[in-house]
Amino acid sequence: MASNHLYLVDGSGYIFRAYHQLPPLTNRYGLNVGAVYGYTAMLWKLADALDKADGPTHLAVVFDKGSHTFRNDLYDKYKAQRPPAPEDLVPQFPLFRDATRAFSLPCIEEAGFEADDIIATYTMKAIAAGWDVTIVSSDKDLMQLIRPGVDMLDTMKNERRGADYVMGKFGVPPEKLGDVLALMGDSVDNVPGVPGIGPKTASKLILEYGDLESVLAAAPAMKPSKMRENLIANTEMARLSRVLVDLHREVPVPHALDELRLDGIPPEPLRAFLEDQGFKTLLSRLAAHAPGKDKADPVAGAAAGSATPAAEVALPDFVPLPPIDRDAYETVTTLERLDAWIAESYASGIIAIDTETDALDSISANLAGICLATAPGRACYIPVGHRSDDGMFAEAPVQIPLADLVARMRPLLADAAVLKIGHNIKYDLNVLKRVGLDVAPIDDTMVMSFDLDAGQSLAGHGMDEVAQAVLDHSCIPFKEVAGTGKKAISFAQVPLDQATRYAGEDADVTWRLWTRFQPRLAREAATRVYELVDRPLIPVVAGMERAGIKVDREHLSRLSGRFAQEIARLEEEIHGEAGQPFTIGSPQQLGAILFDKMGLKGGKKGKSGAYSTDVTVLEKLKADGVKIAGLVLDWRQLAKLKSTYTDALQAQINRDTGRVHTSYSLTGAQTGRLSSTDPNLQNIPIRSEAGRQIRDAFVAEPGNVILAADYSQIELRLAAHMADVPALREAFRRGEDIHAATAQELFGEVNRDTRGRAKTINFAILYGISRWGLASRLEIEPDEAQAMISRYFERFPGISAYINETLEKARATGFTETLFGRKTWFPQIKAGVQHIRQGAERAAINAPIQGSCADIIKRAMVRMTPALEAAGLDRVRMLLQVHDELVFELPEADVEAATPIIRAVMAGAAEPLVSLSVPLGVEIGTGPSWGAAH
DNA sequence: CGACTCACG
DNA sequence: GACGTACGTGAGTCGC
Repeated sequence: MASNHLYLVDGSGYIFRAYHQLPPLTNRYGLNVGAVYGYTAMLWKLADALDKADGPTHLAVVFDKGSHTFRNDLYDKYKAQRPPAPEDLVPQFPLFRDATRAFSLPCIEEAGFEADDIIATYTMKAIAAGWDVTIVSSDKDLMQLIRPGVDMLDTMKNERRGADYVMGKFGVPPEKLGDVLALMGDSVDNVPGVPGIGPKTASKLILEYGDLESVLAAAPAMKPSKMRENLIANTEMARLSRVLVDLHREVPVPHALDELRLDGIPPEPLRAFLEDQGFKTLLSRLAAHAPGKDKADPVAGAAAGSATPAAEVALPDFVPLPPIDRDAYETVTTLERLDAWIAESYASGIIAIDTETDALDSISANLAGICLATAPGRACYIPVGHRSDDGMFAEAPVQIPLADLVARMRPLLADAAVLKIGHNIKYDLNVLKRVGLDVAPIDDTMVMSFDLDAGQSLAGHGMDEVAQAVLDHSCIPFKEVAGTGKKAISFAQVPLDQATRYAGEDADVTWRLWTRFQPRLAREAATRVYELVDRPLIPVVAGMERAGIKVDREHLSRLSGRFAQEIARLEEEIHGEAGQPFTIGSPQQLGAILFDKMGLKGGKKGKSGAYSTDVTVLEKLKADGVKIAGLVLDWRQLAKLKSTYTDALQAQINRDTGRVHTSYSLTGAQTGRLSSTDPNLQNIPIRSEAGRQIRDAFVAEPGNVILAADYSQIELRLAAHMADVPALREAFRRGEDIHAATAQELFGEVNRDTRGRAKTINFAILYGISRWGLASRLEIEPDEAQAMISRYFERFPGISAYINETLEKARATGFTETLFGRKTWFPQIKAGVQHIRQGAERAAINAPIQGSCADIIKRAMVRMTPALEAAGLDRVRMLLQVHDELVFELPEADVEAATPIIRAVMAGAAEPLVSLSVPLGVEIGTGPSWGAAH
């Protein structure tokens, strides 16, 4: 049987060629249709090749749809300088689709993707099926796809092109073409490339060093030249270009390969179309014989008049998925079956992976088993660490030895051609790293969900919730397999059949989620933030979690003891003032003592009807000379520090590493910030002296120091940039004290009082101000506060414009965006209840600023280790992130060399995607402890 | 498990 | 006309 041969026609390429080659021609509606005629003639010519030996058995015509694709998200200047389509071509666009359908050929387009990506996707599918492919185009980007079984056809020059053609034209084989294109750039598409490097130099460099990354790595060692300088200065641009020229090979295409089968071209509806457009020459040719047939086809002819047009390509949002069947998953306990699954994984090229462990934190958990899914519905569970059911007497189940599993999985997990998808894969990365396995490349459906839907009705982005929302599927609750409360067992004790059902479902669901999220990223313009910010961050944060930070237990213990003494003393004094003992930590009891028993003024608050006893209330009482209020404040501070920090932190020190390993969530904060748990290392005290001492417990190993690098005033700087406030911008450029500058602008003089007020107002602006909020902070009347706000807006008109535009956009679209395109949704922005709506408005004003800040520090984190390593500083470890601060541990001897690099990476983190009109200031300090580094 | 309080940016 | 007000987090304690 002759093998199948798929022809993929670059319809957009055809259109432009047709336009430039044919004279104007008008149809009976007065519409210029010269290009349509040319296009139709070209299709005819192609169809005439149908019966040839190497002609198509299957064919599709592929178009670009819209001008915005995921590449614009990656680089906003992509194709930006391309002139708009000629005026007389635009009205012809719909007719090209009509013409294609007239030939009864499927025409395919997909929002968010270019025709090239769809062609690449079908090409890969056809190769996998063992088909031959011919790409009908002369586009150089598509030449990357050429390989045995895949060639290109230039119908204008009537020339078939294979690997030799690419070698001849670019000097490299097709698989290296992407690297060459990335270096040389493309002025038509505005792919930046590296200045001064054209096709010749690019191919020479790639031939010499092998690939782009190797060229970039070798650049510093090249002999001094303009080229070397350009390579070093444009490393990021080159990497970005590499991504831009790469073809997306996993577009969710609407038709299976088989649906593209070609069975001759029926005369209808082609005849009707030609007639309608008045293409008489072609009509007369049709009368002689239909294209693609030497003579008229009697069967096709018989169907004339009743032929249905080619499948209308209404693109389904969903590739249909088989139902979930938990009984279909396999338990793998032999090396033969393991090898079979590994082979299947390579063949698939995309696998979902999920590790099961005996604990919740990825740093101390032991591996119980690994689950792989190679396709929706196709999953296996490989137990390695399961114990007996009772954990003691019964025999442990037969399992593959861990060492064998690790050895066989290592090449697969590290293979660049196999994508590993996880839901919160950071966890799996850490668990697997601890048994010696590196995993790359990765995708994370939890992060994808977050980048698409942050702020939407979902409370979180955990697997169970996302599966419910996206797949309408209820996952087995973990409790159901592991039990709950005292009777809970670890996953390592779960019987294998149950474990397989549970783990298999997780990996299966992950694969399915990926099929839903992957196309949405491009369509919904989330590619930029996912690919350039969050996805590359995952392994970086995983590394920080594994690194942990050393904590001096004795120091904490001493503090605990000191706090305990002071707390006991205060307790006695408070009870004495109250005239009776009571639980000071109970707001209820404290309220009763203060306001009922002692009869102090301070009213009720809150819907619970309980007295409020928070700091603001107690501070007021204290100011009125109420002694007990001040004592309770002191007690509260110490009790908080002791229980939350000095006591709890000691318990968090890992016995193996002697360090504290937090867990960061990439999806916890709606604005895009990270959050930190178990323990939270983003709220370690610093503001009070007693609290500050706790930071001194975070120390460096002997011979090392802690280095803390802070962005100074980054949110205000971004506000000045985003709202375009010249006065603030200039003040930052001149390096002035920004709150003092604001005070000068608002009050005409700078002193302690006006600077303090200005600082409060500056923050109020970032948070979405209200006159009442500002009034209570400044302890003035709302009218006065309103006057100050008005003055602020008057002086900085960009701010009020920014607020209005942000709110209008949020109301119109439902979301706000950061400088890097991160979306946060605000479903409550149109709420009928005023205070709910206003709350959403304030959050919407803040989100772009807070979120842009988060994007910037994330980009700094992604680049930090490579930048340090490039300078030979591989002993510098990045340990913590606290929103605008990065904490490192490094040998004392490296401080001098590392400091300027850390500063440069942080200050330049927005570039080249975003150029800020305000400089980013970075303050760096070092010392034996975190406290001393500030 | 929710309310309250408070630690951080 | 009253309400209750700054944005984003996580954790410990109390008390139902």
